[in-house]
Amino acid sequence: MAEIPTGGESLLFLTDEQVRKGIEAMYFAYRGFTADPDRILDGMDYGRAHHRAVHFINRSPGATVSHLLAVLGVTKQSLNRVLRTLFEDGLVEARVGKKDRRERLLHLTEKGSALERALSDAQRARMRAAYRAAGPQAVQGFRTVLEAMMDPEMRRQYQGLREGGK
Amino acid sequence: MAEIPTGGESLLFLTDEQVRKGIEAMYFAYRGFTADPDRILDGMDYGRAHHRAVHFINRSPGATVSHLLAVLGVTKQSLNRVLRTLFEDGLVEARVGKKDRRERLLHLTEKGSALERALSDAQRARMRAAYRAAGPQAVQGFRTVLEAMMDPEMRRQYQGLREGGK
DNA sequence: CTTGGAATGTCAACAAGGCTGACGTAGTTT
DNA sequence: AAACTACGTCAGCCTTGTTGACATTCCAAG
Repeated sequence: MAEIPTGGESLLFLTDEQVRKGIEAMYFAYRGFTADPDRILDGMDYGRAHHRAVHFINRSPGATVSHLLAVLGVTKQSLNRVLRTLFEDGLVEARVGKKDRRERLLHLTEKGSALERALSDAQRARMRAAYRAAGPQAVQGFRTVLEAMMDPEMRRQYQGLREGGK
Repeated sequence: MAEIPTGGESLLFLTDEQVRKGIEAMYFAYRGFTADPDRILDGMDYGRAHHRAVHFINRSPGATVSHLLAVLGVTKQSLNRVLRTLFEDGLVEARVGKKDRRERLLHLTEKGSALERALSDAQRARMRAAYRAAGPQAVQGFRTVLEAMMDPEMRRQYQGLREGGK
């Protein structure tokens, strides 16, 4: 947190033009971000929506459908269409909750894990390359700005907090 | 390009877990990034695709359809559907090229400019807030990582280079 | 001057992945 | 027993992407 240059840069970095550049950076980078997994997916019957589901089930095994709905921010009908195919193809399995037997606890099967790994390996490779090229300092800034850009709700998801809080 | 800390941090920032965090940051932040314009748009008959078109026409007035196709990376049929409605509603006008009369040079009308301003004001407000919260140093890093994450093609678009090269 | 290719528009059909609304069925809570 | 919750599902709609096939118009080169 030292050496913030004072030569006016600290004012200039908020010009419309600077901010517009940031917006475009976000747009173009996001396309790169999704490109590699998309390429893998589109050989199969799956799409980006399946990737997301598999990613977050992997991140929190045993998560309920409701939880996944909250994280992904889609309707249950939309999520269900995706989950159904993942069940049918044996990538995800749903165990009945012990505490509350209405809940379905989602887990990846071996096959599901394999796909998840393939996808995230591809995505990580690009991210890792970008990180390496940019350096640790830049990575720190990257994460800081992204976090500040999230909706508070999403920030909570990101930080992995429980949704209780009230 | 100086003072990269050497305390092991330079190795740790590349762990799978760190990179995964970056991936999720990107995902959640992108949702915030598009949320405000989307909210404006969905009162009207327009969507994100219209936003993109209007944005890039505003950025480079007089751009041809081909140029826009290259920037947006969609098919001409897809772009055309969007452009048609923008023409019909009088947000965009196409002037016949002087040098090459096959080309349509795209421009925003007053009405189109107004929409563009409304959209980018909303989007910039969030970006600006994030920038302010994160500080100039972080912003620098943010931009650096995003740029490193782009496909080379997109990076050229981003930097506003001519596509000639060759 | 003709002809090939480039830039553009358009029709048709289709797919992914969002959405709303309406129900049904377990299972839990009060 | 009634009410609420978690989940699934049917049906239909929208946006935005895709292919493929064609038609125009115009530039540029032979």
